[in-house]
Amino acid sequence: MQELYDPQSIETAAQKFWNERRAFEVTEDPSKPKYFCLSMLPYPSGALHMGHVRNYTIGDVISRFQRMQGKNVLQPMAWDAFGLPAENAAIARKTAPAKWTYQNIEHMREQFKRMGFAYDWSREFATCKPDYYVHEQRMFTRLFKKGLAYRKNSVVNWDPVDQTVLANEQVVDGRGWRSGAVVEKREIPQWFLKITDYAQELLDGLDTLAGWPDSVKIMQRNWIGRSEGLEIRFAVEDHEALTVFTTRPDTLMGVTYLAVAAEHPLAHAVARNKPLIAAFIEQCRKGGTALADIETQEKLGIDTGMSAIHPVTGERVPIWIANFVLMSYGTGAVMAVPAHDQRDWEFATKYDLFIKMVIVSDGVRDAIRSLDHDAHDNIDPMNVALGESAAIEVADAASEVDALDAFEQSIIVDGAFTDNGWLVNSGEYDGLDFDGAFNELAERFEREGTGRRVVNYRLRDWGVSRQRYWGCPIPIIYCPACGAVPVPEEQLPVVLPENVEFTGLQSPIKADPEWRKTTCPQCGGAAERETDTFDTFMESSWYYARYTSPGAATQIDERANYWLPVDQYIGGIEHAILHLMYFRFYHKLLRDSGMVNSDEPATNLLCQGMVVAETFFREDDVHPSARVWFSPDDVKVERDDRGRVVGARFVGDDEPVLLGGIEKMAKSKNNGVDPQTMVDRYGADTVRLFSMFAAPPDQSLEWNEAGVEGMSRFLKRLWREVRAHVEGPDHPPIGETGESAIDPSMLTAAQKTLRRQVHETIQKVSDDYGRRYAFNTAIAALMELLNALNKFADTAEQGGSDAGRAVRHEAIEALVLLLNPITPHVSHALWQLLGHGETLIEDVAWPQVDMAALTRTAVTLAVQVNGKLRGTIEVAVDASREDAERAALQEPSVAQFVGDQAVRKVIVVPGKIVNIVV
RNA sequence: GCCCGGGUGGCGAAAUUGGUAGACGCAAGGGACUUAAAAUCCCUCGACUCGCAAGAGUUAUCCCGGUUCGAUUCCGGGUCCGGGCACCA
Repeated sequence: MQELYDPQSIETAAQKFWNERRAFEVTEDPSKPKYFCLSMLPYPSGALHMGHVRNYTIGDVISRFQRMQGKNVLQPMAWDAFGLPAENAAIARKTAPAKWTYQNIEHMREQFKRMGFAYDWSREFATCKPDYYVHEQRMFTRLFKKGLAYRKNSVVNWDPVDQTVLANEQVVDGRGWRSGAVVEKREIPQWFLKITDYAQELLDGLDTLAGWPDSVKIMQRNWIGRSEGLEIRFAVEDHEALTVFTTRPDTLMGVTYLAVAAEHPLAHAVARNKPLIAAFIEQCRKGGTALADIETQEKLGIDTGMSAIHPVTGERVPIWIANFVLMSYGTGAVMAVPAHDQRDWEFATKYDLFIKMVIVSDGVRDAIRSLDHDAHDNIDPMNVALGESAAIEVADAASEVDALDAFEQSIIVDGAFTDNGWLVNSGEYDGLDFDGAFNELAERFEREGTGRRVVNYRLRDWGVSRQRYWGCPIPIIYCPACGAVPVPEEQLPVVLPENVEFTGLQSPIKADPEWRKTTCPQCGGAAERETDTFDTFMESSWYYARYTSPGAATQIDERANYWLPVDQYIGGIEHAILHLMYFRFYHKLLRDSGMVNSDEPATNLLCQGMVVAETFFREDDVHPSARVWFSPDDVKVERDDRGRVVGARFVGDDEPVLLGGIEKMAKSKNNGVDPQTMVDRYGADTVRLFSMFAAPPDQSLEWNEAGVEGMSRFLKRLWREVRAHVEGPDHPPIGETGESAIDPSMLTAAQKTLRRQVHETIQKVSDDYGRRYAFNTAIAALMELLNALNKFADTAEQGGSDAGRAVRHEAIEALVLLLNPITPHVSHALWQLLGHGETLIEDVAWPQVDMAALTRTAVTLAVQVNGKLRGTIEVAVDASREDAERAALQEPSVAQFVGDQAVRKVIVVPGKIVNIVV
């Protein structure tokens, strides 16, 4: 038996034990409730980083806890192996992306094992292997046949110097990262999956996901962006009609211009003989494709010189081209109502376009109605969105016309009035509200055939084509005669060659005419393969299902319905929208192919926060704006005598470095802490314990090595406590039947107090693990229990009593079991030390709360006078309100504050507080 | 720009349903043990004021306002920091 806690030998032994017994390999077992605990699979970037450690420790804690609840727990791991970083590494290291990827996987697998994660490694796979992606290719060809996969033109970032498509990540300040050339937008044909066919179901499904964070559901709901509105056709002079989509048809009479996207056919038509307009469209082609780029650009536009005819008034309104109108949403054309839309207002103000008010607020309407009466008294300024002065001006108006003028003036000066309200200046529609106007206009246009009710979604179809090498080939053949033809299933997979030269500019399969060359499956003529590859979100959208069916010849088999849906999914919040939307979409595709019988892939979702650390830097002597970043490992922090950080020094030269603030761990700031170093120094249990203790899982976690040392101290104290206990004499069991058993009611007060704390801790920790996911407070409670155990005084002059030793034993076993999900190695070793032999602790029953041990006789109440704490009282647990009130008023410190003032009211919250109001 | 989070001692945090703000840990200060160091153990620890002291009082959860007997918690407005924005994964 080791005298001191030695994590390295304990952890090696525990891992060997698990490995030899294949302790975490599972099969379908109908006799037990199943539990599928899934952590987002990692990209094999080279080595484990702290973000991984955190993510996978959370998953492992939940998995081990659930197993101790008697569940059949599946916790798998795999590799999201395709992606851009492999191509970048290939350029930098002059090696093939495949080779680099496989080396990383080997290394990271060993690191995972060293962390002690309870994975079923028999189910491992890498998504870059043909036996994985073949299923994805088959699914795609089936979707093609169903019409759910289609090809259309779409915009990409184009580097005009390197003659290549760039990812958004490769565009830095509007320029190509390698060439430095200004990036342009270019339209090329690409493949899409019709996720929009599932928009309504993806929206409705959110209501069934009670176990998902509200923030994620709200983000997804906004992303899907369902809106009801009208499509309205505006006749155009000398051109075909223009259809706009609007969610505010009630403002139709306020339309003073139309605006179309630069990519709109009408824009192209006008550009043909107007060089200025062509130049404007050309200008819009520059700049990034990311929405954030587009929306932060200055709002620019140009008049086409054409006019549209207003469908109700028959007035002519100008048509503009504007850079903020998106071709991909609605119809690519909007009706502009500057009085009631802030963006239209800004555009109209900038280009001096008319602003016509057609909606008034409740307050203005009321003011107008009461013009004959005392207007001032009847108007509620708060009701007028534009503020008090405008309201009073309206209220002061002598006539309706004056009142409306005043309101219109305030709009023109202050900005659009965007609330719903009441129609004015709208002819026959005057006096209607939003719903009334919507319905009457919808009926009118449907009758006239010039418009219709439409539900629009902001969600766009999923573009799955990437012009890159290291991805799954899209299984399509282009035949000059037959067009795009899917590769027949029996010819799949289309294999990506792995042993290639990679220069970085051109994809090896695009560059290789031999790879491209094939015959058309339909006509047998000469044809070419698609050389684009899939978005890597394709692989990560269905990997969870593949875990359930290792070795299946089909994508998944009947085992999937045993395991699915996932009971707990864990991953970073940065995946809240894209990955988690595609994941839900793909599950519905699997369902509609008859492969699974559930509607959603995961019932519970936990999004963990980032891992952050302090940054340290010096300004470069030559280029003062450039910063040289120092690793936290090479820096010594200096504090004043109150413990405040006042500076830091680089250990290399003992000269000062500057503090750069807390940032996400990243190579660029050199503030990453290598988990391997930490494991070597402190052991995996300590690293796991710290990453669960330092913050709740959904908040960012600040890495701090002193804190890690604190966790190490805790485990050392635990080790000593258990060792001292097992070296003591034997003791009878507690609370069990039998002659030698100890009757809990015969315990001393100190023994009862400790025992109550043990069972309160079991109750709290179980709730923290199972319901709250508050692992940090669970650990705090376990620390408190160890502190109590340490202070536990038990007739020391006799070397402790039998009953005391029994209580101590119960406490220690509870501690070891409750800690096991977080620190499984040390728990494994201590459990053996406690005489349980070579058992797998995960199969030992979770400790049960003895409700009898929780009972208290007295309770402390806080006493407030006028809401301020003035003292505390001890009362019996079953004390009545009157008793509590009496006791509170008698408490001297309270009486002093009450004095001879009259008691107006006394609030008694049983078990908590008494508040005396005087 | 849009959507979503977050802001509490010197620091990470806790307060679970509106009820004693700061549990637990780190750092810091003081002490014990030791030839010494490490390790370990004990004590103190939001700020301010009064008091020799025991103690007492005031104040404090980003800012402004509201609801309430009572607000870190609920509501309105602001501010700063972070995540996402469709080709990073």
